[in-house]
Amino acid sequence: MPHTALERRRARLQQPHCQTCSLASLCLPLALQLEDLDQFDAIIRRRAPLKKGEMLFRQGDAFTSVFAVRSGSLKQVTSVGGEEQLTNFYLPSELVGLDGIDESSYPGSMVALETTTVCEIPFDRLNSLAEDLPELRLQLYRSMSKEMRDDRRMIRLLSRKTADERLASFLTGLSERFRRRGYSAYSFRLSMSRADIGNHLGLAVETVSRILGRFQSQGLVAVSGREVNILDLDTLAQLAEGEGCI
Amino acid sequence: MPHTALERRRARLQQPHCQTCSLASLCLPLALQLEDLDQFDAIIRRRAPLKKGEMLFRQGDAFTSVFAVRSGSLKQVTSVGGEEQLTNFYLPSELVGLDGIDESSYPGSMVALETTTVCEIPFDRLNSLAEDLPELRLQLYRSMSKEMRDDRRMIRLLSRKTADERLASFLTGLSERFRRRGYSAYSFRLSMSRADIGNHLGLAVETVSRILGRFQSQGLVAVSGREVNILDLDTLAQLAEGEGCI
DNA sequence: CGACGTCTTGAAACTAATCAAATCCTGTGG
DNA sequence: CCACAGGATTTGATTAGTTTCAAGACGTCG
Repeated sequence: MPHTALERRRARLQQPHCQTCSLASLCLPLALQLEDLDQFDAIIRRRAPLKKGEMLFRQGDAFTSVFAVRSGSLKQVTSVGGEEQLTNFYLPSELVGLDGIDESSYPGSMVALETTTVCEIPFDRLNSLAEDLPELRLQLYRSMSKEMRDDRRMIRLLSRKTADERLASFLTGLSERFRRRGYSAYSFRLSMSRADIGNHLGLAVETVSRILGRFQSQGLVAVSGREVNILDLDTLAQLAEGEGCI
Repeated sequence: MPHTALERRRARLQQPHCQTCSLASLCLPLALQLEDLDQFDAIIRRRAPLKKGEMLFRQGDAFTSVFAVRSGSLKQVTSVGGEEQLTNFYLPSELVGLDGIDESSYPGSMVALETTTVCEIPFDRLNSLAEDLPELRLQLYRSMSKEMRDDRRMIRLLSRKTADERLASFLTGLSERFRRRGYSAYSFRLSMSRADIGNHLGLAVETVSRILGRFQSQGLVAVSGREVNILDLDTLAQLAEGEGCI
């Protein structure tokens, strides 16, 4: 327990708050006024960081909260009949757990891909706050709607795209998400293994590896382990949209 | 304009209302009390039935409303770069248009597969009503959450299942949806073409046709044109879950 | 330094797509 | 009511893209 004013201030500064969070403009409180932000911030529970491989929640756990990613990254893994399906990756500012509302349990486990911190937002409190704050309610709808859109994009990818197009999509998608979060769109580190990528894109590990190799020999990217440099984003984006044959 | 009391009453009875709708227990007003139901009913706009092939809305149209299917069925078609992707089919009591909230435009066209009637629910009015009716708000979250879950199931289907498993999944899924709506789980008519099914499942038309034929010769179903009789739901369900090889 | 997990590469096998053509419906007009 | 046109569906043969199996290279963490 801090005793002096200085110590209290220091503790307060260390304790993260939406008001000082660099992701606030991308996150759920996006549309809130400063005075509403305080209310929102008050319901957030901070969590100890998750280590690589640790789970935020397990498939089937009772749904109690949604979570905003602060740093690091997560994968959602749904296990059905022994097989595991990786349905999504989540980066900072993204909201996870929303698909648990319907059946009041989480439909998949959420696993940290690296050291990861999250803000926990108890859903009942979020819901009552949403009653009073129309902007928050709308933003919550938007988050869900956006996730539905992303899922549809994924469905299109899986049902129509070739392996090359899938990998190109994956890389350009990540690039865009990093860019929007203020990181380089051209140079980043993959926090997930080739196996994770393959699982997510519906491809065998070997195929992922081969195609990444091919992209490299075509001068589209430079890959070294998990470090990625995108050399020709335009061509990659064309490929991703199935315009490789024009 | 009706003149007599009798005519007015007749008109009122013909005009559909949530209070008398047989789908109310599956639809958005699911959780509402009778007095709240009136409020909800008041914001609904009835629509002239759509004929087969007509569109409820087009891809890119401004998002204004969500719609509940009353009778018939719809398909959602997203067109990207000339190619069309059929992302979902919708049956009575299901809610369509929710994925338009995020970018305030519909991400795909909604096309009637047969003569179809819908209830239009203007979103701004739904949203303000949801402010006052916690049950409605929760049901709205649930609808979206459920759609996310369904999309994830679809992702799993496309990324891990063989053509046989996909068809089996499709048939058992339809069967279950019909059952829950009070229709036969074993005998129904497909409102969509083989091409639609193929597009939805990420398969070529020929593959759909072939596998349906194979299922028939295996005694799993009896198919005649678009009429389907499910003869062995258990085996079909096992197949759908990838347990065909046990 | 060595062991284990991750990643890459090669060859063979298989699934489903594509191409091609016949047959079956469905709605329409004579 | 029947014939016909056009689309929808089925069936067959071939081909292409990915997976699977197998094995070796790389990296990294004790």
